[in-house]
Amino acid sequence: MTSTADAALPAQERDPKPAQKQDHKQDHKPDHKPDRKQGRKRGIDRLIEILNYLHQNGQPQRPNDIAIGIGAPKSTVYEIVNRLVDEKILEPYDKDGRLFLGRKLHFFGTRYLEQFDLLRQAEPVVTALSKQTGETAQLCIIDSARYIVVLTHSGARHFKISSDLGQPIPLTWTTSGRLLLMGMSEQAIVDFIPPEDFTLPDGSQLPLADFLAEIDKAVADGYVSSKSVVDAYTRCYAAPITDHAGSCVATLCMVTPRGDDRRRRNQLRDTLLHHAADLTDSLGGKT
Amino acid sequence: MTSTADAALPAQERDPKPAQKQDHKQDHKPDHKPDRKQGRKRGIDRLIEILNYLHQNGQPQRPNDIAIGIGAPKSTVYEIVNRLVDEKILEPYDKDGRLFLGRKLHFFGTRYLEQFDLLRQAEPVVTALSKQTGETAQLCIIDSARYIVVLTHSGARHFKISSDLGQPIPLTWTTSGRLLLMGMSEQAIVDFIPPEDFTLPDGSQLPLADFLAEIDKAVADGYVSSKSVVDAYTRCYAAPITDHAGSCVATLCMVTPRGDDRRRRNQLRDTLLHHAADLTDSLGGKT
DNA sequence: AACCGCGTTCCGACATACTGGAAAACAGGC
DNA sequence: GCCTGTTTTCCAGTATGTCGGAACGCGGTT
Repeated sequence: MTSTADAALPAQERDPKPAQKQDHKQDHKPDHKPDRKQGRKRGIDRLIEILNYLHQNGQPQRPNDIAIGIGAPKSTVYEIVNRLVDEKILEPYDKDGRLFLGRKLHFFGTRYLEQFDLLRQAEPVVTALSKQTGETAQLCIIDSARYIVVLTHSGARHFKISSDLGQPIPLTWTTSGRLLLMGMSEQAIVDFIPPEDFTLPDGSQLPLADFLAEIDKAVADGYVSSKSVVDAYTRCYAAPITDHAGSCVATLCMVTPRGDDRRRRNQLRDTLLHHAADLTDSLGGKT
Repeated sequence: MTSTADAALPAQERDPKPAQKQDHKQDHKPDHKPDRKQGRKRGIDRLIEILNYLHQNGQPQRPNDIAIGIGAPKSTVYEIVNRLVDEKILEPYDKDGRLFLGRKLHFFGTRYLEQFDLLRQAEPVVTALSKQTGETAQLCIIDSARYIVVLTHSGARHFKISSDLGQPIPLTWTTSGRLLLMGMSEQAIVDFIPPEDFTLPDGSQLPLADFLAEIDKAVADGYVSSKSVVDAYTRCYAAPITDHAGSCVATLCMVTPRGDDRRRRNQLRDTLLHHAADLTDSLGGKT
C-alpha cells in the first residue's frame, strides 16, 4: 500500500485509467470560446500529459499503453515519444518497447534542487533524520492550497512506506497541515482552503472549529504528533521550519507504524525537533 | 570555475548565446526534403530548448532572455513559458519575472532515480564516499559514446568543485573513460569514439596507441588515478562498477585538488575501491 | 497454414500553433 | 514630466503538426 508522510493516501491505486483532468484553463482572459469539443490538442499538452502519466503511474509503459492511458491518438503519442527518447527525457526500459522517465529529467531536477536554499539545505537533514531514527522522514510544503511532499527518505522498515512525492493532498488530511497554516486568521484559512477539502477521506466532515483548535494546539506545542487521518496503521510527527519572520515555510516530518510506546514516541519527537531547529537555524529562521 | 569529475571542463563559460545544435534529424528514412530554411519549429522543440537552456545556463532568466538565448520568437517563448509555469515545470523565481526549472522536474527526476537499480543503489554510496573522504564523489556512465556524470556529491572543500551533471564529455578527456571502455577491442573503440574526440581540450591529439595502453593499464590495475586532462588543479580517481559479466557499467570516482602526498593518495584510492566493490556486489556484479 | 489480437508505422487532410511585427507597458535617466 | 531602451502583450496569416484510419508485423492459437 501507498502511504504519504502524515497523509497516507487511501490505497490510491495506480490504475491505468485516463488522467481525468485538465480543461481548467486558467487563462487570464474570459475565454469566450464555449469550450469546443476537445478535439485537437497541441504537442506541448500531450507531452505534459505523458510525463504526468508516467510519473503518477510509476512504472514503465509502452507507447500504446500511454496513448490509451491519456486518451490520445496513438500516432501522436508515438511521434512525441520518439522525440522525447531522442532527448533522453524518456528512456527505453526493456526490449518490449516499454519506456520510462529519462535521465534528463533527473538532471533538470537536480538543478532545481541546487537552486533553492530550502531544499538544498533540507536534503541532508531529511536523510540524517531518517537514518538516525530508521523511520521515513519527509519535508513538506504548501503548494496552491494543498500539501505536498517535496523531499523524502525511506526508513529501514521492511515494508516500504513509499510516499507520493509531489502529489497534492488536502491540508486538512495531514498532520503537517496544522503547522503549515500557523499564523493565519480564521477568515484567511476559510478563504484559503477549498471547501471540499474539509471532507475527510472516509467521507466525514471536519468541523472548522476542531481544525482551528488543532492548529492552535500545534502552534502552542511547537510540533504535532498524531495518528494519521487517512490510514489506520501510521502515526505522524511534524515540526515546523520557520523563516525569519517566524512563519512556517515547511514542515519536517516522520511517518511511523503505530504502536510505539511513550518512551520511543518522545524520543522520536525530540530527535525530530532537534533536526527541525537546526534546519530553521541554518536557514536564518527564528527559533 | 567549473570542474567535472575526472574531466573538469576548461572554464566552460555559460554564455547565453544560442544553443547551436539539433538539425541532425536521425529519421530512419532518407529525408528527401533538402533541409529547408530552419523556419518554423514546433512547440515541443521549443520546450526542450527552453529546458536545456535553463539547465545549461544554470540560473534563472526572464522569458525575454530565454527567447534571445535560444533564438526563438519572443511571442512563442512567452506562450510556452506561461504554460509551463502553470504546470510547475517552470517556476517564477523573483519579482523581476525571472523563471527557473520547477519542482515538477524534481518529482520526475526522483521517480527516475527510484526506478533504476544502478542509480538507486549508487546514490548512498556516492554520498558515503564523499562524506568519508571530504572530497567530491561521482558516478559516471557512458551515454551515446560520451562520458556523463549522473550522480554527484560535493566535497567539504571551501572552493566548490561543482560538476556539470549530465553534460556529455569525450571519453578520452576523462580518467573514467579508460575504465568504461574496458573489454572493447581496438577496432570497436575506433568505431565507437567519434574521431574528433581524440582532440584534447588544449588542441593536441591523443595518439590511439597511448589511449589503448592506458586502457590496458587501467584494466590491469583495477582502477585509475591520474591528473585531470582538462585542468591543472585536480587529480581524479576512478574505479569500475561491473555487472555480472564483468563489463564496466559505470565508474565511481573522486575529484581532488592536486598536491596530496602518497600516503593520502593511497588512502583515497583504497576507500574508493572499497566502496566500488561494495556497490558492484550489491548490484550482483562480479568482483 | 490461416487466423486473430495487439503493437507499431505510414499517410493525406485540415484545424491551428507558431510566427513576425507592431503596440503597449514598464523602467530608468535626465 | 518626458524621452529612450527594454520587456511584455496582442493579433492575424499560413506553414505545419496533429489526427483518423488503414496497413503492416509479429506471436500465439486453432
